[in-house]
Amino acid sequence: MAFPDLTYLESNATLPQDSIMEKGIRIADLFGTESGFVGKKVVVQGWVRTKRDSKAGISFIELNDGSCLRSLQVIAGLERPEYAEVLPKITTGSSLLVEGELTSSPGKGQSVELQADRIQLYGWADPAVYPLQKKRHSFEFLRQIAHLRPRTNTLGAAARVRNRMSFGLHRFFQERGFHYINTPIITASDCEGAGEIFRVTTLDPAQPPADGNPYESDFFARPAFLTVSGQLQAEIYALALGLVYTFGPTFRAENSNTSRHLAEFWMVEPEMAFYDLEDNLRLAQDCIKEMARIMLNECAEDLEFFARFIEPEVRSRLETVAESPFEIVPYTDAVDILKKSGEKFAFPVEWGGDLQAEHERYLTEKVFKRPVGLINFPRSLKPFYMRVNDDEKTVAAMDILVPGTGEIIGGSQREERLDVLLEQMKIKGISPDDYKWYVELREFGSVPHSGFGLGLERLVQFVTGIPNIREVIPFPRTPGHAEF
RNA sequence: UCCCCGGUAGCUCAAUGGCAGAGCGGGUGGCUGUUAACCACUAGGUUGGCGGUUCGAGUCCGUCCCGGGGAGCCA
Repeated sequence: MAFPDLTYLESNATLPQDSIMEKGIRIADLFGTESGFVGKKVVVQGWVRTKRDSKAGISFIELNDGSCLRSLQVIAGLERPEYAEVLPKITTGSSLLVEGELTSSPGKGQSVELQADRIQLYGWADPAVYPLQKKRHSFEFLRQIAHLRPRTNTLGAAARVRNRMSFGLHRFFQERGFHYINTPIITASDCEGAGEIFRVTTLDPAQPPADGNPYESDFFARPAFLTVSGQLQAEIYALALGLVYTFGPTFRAENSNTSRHLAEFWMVEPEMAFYDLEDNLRLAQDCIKEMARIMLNECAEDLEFFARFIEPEVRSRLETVAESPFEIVPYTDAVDILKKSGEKFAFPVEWGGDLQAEHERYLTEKVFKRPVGLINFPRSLKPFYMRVNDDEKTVAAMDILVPGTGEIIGGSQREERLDVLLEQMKIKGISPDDYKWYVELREFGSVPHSGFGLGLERLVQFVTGIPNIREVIPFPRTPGHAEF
């Protein structure tokens, strides 16, 4: 047994024969360099999507290993006596190793196929109870079998695209000199977002401390929560390393049941020293454009699938985003445009009020037909940390809206002036004592800085056209749902 | 949390208050370089739960549970 790349202790020098896995080639690599493998003997491993039997001569097995959307057609000649036992057990969902020669295919639908010399069944799947069929399932049904749904075309493609987007985001920021910072999951900052937050405690709710301050006996000796954003901590490192980003899970305990919200989601949050709102907008635009290009260029096969079966518009939207500059619209102008549009909205538009989802969609999908960066919102609508503009009525906030998905980015230039920050905290009813460290950043070497948050799941929804956010995260957490 | 729609076979869905159905999937047999394969036969049901109206309820009423869409919150 030779493992030139591994060193074992003497006692483990020989492993049992059956612990040695054969390493097959990924089906994506077979298709990626088709001509190079034709006529060669290869080993593949994967799961059976379908099998079509020809009692007269051969069986056709569609084998998928998840490396790409396409399955490999395996040809099993029935003349081999050893197949008599294994072929009947090859059912949809079962797992196989197949060895054979890759040949060009005489049939329609695929350029190459594998002539099986040897078939090894890893695990059988009982067709009477295996839930995935050779047909289209509803997303609602697939959510109930989240342990099997990545074996479907749509969910598998979504997982691959999510991976490319995650990697693409890291690459985008790393190429620009950003440092990846891990901000805490558990935090004691409880009022940064107005929304509901998850409590972190080791106390037993069935047996709370009898009296006194319950937190004294709790793990952190104070109230603690799951983070709703890494921004405030990212600012600390931006004011030391210049360009930083966080990329991690985020938690919101809102009782919101929509196709765009999760209780646990992933967010990338860049934070940049010496960036004003315009720099911030430029970076956000470059980032979204780069993600659109990655989808178009590096996920072509999965994109083709989404365009065909999920959302016909997805490709043209991506091309528009990749090519055209974003429309930057001050909030005040947006209100004017909406008021003069003559469009009948369910909610009236008034300066000082939040724009409704219908207003945002109208702007990005009807008026401008491309991504829109809304900036300079009324001060009263936005959190304390956003920088107050010279008019003292608005803050240097920005929301990026994209056609089809709506808000995908929220960000701002941060308030770096100590006196203005303290005034903002007072207006918003936030105690500087609870944010002593945040205030001190303005006392010691404060600089102008900016940042934004980009929701990974919203991004994946945007580039795939998948309508419900619960399909673009492997294990969705929503009110009443934490299975798997 | 609010508004709307829905819950019937493993899945996707039909069924004027009057016999519980189809397609797909499963099983059996047949046929074929097949590819959403095809043909025949066959098994498969507490119509989400509870209560009510009625001679009779999948259908009407009440209530609860679950799911979806929209809204709000936001990523």
